[in-house]
Amino acid sequence: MSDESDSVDGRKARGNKRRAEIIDATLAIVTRDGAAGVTHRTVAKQAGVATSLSTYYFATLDDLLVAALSSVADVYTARIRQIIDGTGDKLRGLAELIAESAGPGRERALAERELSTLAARRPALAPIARRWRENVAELAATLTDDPEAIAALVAASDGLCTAILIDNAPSDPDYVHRILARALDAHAGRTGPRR
Amino acid sequence: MSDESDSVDGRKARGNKRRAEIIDATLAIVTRDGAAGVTHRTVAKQAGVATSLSTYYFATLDDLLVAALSSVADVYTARIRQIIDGTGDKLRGLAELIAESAGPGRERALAERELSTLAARRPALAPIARRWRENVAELAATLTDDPEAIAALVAASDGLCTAILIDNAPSDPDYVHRILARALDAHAGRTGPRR
DNA sequence: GTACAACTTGTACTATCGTACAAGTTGTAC
DNA sequence: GTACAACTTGTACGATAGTACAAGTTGTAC
Repeated sequence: MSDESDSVDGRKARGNKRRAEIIDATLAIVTRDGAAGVTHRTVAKQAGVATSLSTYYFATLDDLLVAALSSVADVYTARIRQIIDGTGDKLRGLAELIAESAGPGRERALAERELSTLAARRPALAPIARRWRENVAELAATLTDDPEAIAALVAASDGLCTAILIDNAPSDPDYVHRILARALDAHAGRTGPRR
Repeated sequence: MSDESDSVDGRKARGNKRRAEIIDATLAIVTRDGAAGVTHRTVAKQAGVATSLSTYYFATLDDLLVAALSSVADVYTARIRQIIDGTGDKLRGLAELIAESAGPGRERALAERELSTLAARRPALAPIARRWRENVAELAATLTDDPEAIAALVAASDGLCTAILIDNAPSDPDYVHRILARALDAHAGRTGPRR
């Protein structure tokens, strides 16, 4: 009863590894061909396993998409939490995170958006897709108490990501930071810096 | 040589009408089942015509999706132009347009977002998907000269639409208007109202 | 009315999908 | 070593996809 869920090299561990490999393969497919390209066959081929193995771990395609979106969301959640718990400028950290969507993080951000859009139609995906916005809101809540300022920052963050991903908008962190600061510090009567 | 492209009841007219019907059917499918549900067969069934007719007017599925996105974009372009050319409060008009995404315009807005996301991967769709943002930017340009304020307003508009569509955020026009005004009128030193 | 092009349909071919299922392999417990 | 559960594979079935194509219908020009 000592090793319940994480025996170092049991069958469970091997199974979890396979599971993770299949999820990674799914994200690779979403990145390359879009969510529409995700099938048990394409995923299995990408992962280098038999088609049946994908159905063994994920009975339905929805299960697979939910797991994939969860995986992406987890990464972003960890990044934002790192910013929140860190000592640096939180708004600047968010700006840099958003600006990454134009560079190395572009593919992952695109996959996240693709899966999020899918969430509008698949209830199982909705709560996971909500996490990104909730995370940004939580970060914003450490900078202001004004609910509208929080909503404005969330909207600005999302819109900036869209602009960068779809419109190839400029992604200079300083530029992004200024737009975000604008949403946060409107002429609501207050002038001094927060926190 | 009098009636070149718009003879009142010629074969061309009938063809254009059929073409429009198929596009409408496509939008209905995107609204109901998402872009992934668009096939020549489903569209033809929705339109009440033979499957082959869809392929007759739109040789490939991409052609059909491009036409559908164009159709949606045209509607929004006309609405925004109406606001720009009108005499009312432009920012308020935009806020009301965005707030519509929660009500009667939800399906159309969802279809537009779905097709826009698709645009990230299909070059033919990209310039059309860009139109919505360009239209908002044009509206913003009538309210301010600050490029960053314009970018902020565009981002806020897009983010608010996402919040309403994906997150079921509140869609009170007054609320939307305040968020938009916040993005536009930041603490750039100016205080008075515009225009 | 006759011819032609535009329009419309039904049918069929090939490919791929989700899924099921029986069989084989492997690691662990006793 | 023996049994069992987890893992992995190959194969196959029914459904549906894009597409092609020959045939039929209709409106317009002469």
